[in-house]
Amino acid sequence: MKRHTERYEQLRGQCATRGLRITPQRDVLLRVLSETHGHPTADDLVKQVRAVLPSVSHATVYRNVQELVQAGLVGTLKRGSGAVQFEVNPDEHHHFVCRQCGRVWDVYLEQVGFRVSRKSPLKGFTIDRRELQLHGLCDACRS
Amino acid sequence: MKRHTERYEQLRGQCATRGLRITPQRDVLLRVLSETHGHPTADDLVKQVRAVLPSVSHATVYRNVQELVQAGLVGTLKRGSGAVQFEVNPDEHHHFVCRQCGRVWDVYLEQVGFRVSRKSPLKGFTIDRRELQLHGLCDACRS
DNA sequence: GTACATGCAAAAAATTTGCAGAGAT
DNA sequence: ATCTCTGCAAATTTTTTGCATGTAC
Repeated sequence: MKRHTERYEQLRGQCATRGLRITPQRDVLLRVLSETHGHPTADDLVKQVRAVLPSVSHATVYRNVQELVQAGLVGTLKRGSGAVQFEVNPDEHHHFVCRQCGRVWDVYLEQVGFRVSRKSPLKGFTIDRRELQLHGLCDACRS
Repeated sequence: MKRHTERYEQLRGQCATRGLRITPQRDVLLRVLSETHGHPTADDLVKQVRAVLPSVSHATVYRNVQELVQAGLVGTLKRGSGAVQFEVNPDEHHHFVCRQCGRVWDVYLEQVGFRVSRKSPLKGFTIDRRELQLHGLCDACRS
């Protein structure tokens, strides 16, 4: 089975579990998300959904993505300025952000480790995810 | 000399170096930035500057902070939703983000290490900063 | 049938821009 | 004198909300 089909089934299943109805609009959104690579903005998603269902409204997409984010099925990224971008890659990964063009790449890192210094106020906190952001210049911006 | 006074001098010096004039508005903004802990939004900064100079406009603060960001004197922070927040802490540090309340804490980590997997497309990229974001629940949200 | 979802339109929030006049160097 | 900076107001962009209608379950 194709990668994105699995992902689509997974998203659909999670929606069902959470009592979210599978409407045509939501279904198309799930398909789009499962087939998307990269970090689309809400508006990107609206456009992609409209390619299939031209009548969908912004509000619907915004509301639906928001629910998926709250359900933890999709993540959010924020670039320095502009619109929120969504993280649709379900694999564990990290990010490289170009300080020039602002584009974001998914990067796969191993052995991410650290030690908390005594200065840090994390008493009573639970850490369930760690994400490393690398900042620098991408190859296009270097040349 | 107090910590924030040093920081203020540093910001002021960097502005001078970059040919940015020290106007009353910019001066107050630099003072506010040097005395601020945490991660203010542009609007927070407008309010703080207005406490001293009630007539400053949004545009002025937005434009000035933008310049400071471009100059690398202030950083931006990406939170899930809402306004962009600024990073005014000049020390090397990392962040903890509460997935419930969304608040951000500065954390000090040591020995942050990683190894790039062969999957990652970083050929020709320069990495000049690495920031680890820890995600989880803060103590207030856990109880 | 009943809750939840959608579209529309309008509002709210966040940020950017044009321009004339003021002010720093 | 010059060239930057500011305030104002309006425009843009991004996101949210209220409400009547529609529809998945």
